[in-house]
Amino acid sequence: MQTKTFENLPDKKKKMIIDIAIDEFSEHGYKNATINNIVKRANIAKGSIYQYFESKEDLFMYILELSISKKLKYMKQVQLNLAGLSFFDQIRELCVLDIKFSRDNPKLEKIFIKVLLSGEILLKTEIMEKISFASENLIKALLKEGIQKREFREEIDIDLSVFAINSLFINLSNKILQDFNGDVSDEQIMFMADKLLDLLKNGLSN
Amino acid sequence: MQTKTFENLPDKKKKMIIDIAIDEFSEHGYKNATINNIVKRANIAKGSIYQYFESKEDLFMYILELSISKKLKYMKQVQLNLAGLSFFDQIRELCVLDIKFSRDNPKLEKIFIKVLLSGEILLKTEIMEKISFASENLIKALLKEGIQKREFREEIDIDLSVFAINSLFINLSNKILQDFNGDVSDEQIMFMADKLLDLLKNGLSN
DNA sequence: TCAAAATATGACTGACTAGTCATTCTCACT
DNA sequence: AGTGAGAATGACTAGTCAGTCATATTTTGA
Repeated sequence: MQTKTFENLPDKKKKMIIDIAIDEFSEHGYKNATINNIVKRANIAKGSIYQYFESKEDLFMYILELSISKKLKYMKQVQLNLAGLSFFDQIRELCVLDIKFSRDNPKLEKIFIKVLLSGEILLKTEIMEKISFASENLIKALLKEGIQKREFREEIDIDLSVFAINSLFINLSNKILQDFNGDVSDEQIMFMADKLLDLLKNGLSN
Repeated sequence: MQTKTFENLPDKKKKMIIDIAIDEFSEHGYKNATINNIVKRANIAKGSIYQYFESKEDLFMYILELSISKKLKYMKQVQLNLAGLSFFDQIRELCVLDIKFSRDNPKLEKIFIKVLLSGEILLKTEIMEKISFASENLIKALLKEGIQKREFREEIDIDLSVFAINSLFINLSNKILQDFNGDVSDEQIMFMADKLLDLLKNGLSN
């Protein structure tokens, strides 16, 4: 837990430290990021960071929770707009939002990806599961709704479909992050989401 | 490059060192793996490993190239069997093989994944591109062939389709690696590949 | 104005790292 | 048995790291 001392800091200084920590962790991941780099870049004494946080792990968890709650908040904004739409339109909305988030918060997305695939965080993985399950569970709920409304073929497998949709979202976000480096318009994003949705909906065969 | 001294080692000792290095790198990735751990586990002096390899990076590249050539060899065995099959049957073969490789070589797969997503390897990335492009290019070639044979709808997007297929393969292999921990039969693999192929072929909608 | 509390500091510690090298060992060949 | 080349060794160097703590500075409240 961050200390009272940190909470009492002027907002500007607090934000600076948070931003620099995000930079460092998103570039190097948890283990290879260093407190030395952070304090040097922030122009504060090494001892100070230990007045603000118990440990490197504590600082990282603070940043991680901050990032997760930002993403969850971001994703929640749509959940309301989904009512009434068909499954495929709902999924398109989700896809677009996912990509936009990673475009607008590339550093946070990098942190997520590093945590998810490095496995280096023996740290509280529950926190990370929160965000991956949130996405999976939402897709699953929408899918089940779609089944009841008979929007799909009979044969489809729920779990595999959820897995496929989720994988494609994450990978597409990540690919766009790498290929376009943030320089991608809303129109381009919608165009790509449309194509992906077409594939999911109709498949490849004629 | 590994030294002549290493090449001269008895096969058993060579294999032991390779296996232990694979263990260490697959568990910790390149940067967080340590030479100290490797020599301790292998019960050899620290100086010895530097008689065998120029540096930690050199040892890692040796292991990485070994792993890549093993996978390429493995994947090549099918390419011959693909002739004559329809696109979807070809892709099913590929999918099954991909999953089988990661089941039978989980440590190598872990090394690949860590290299691909850590970005920590400023090292010769060309080598790694070899393996990811190999897979993408093969899928693309098969897809183009399928287009000529008019196996698909007119509207499909080649690059997006290649991306989607490739993502799904990698993610499914990885998921199975995590969920089943190697304890998955050929029948189960074929069952899952079938379901994935059905989704890719026919899509979700009715 | 002054003392006490809160905050900031950076030299330091101990643990770890990759890599070195003078020395010792091993063994094939004479 | 003696020699010399190849191989093995582990204490050592120089560097990095997270984390500490005695000291110094700043802020607060009376």
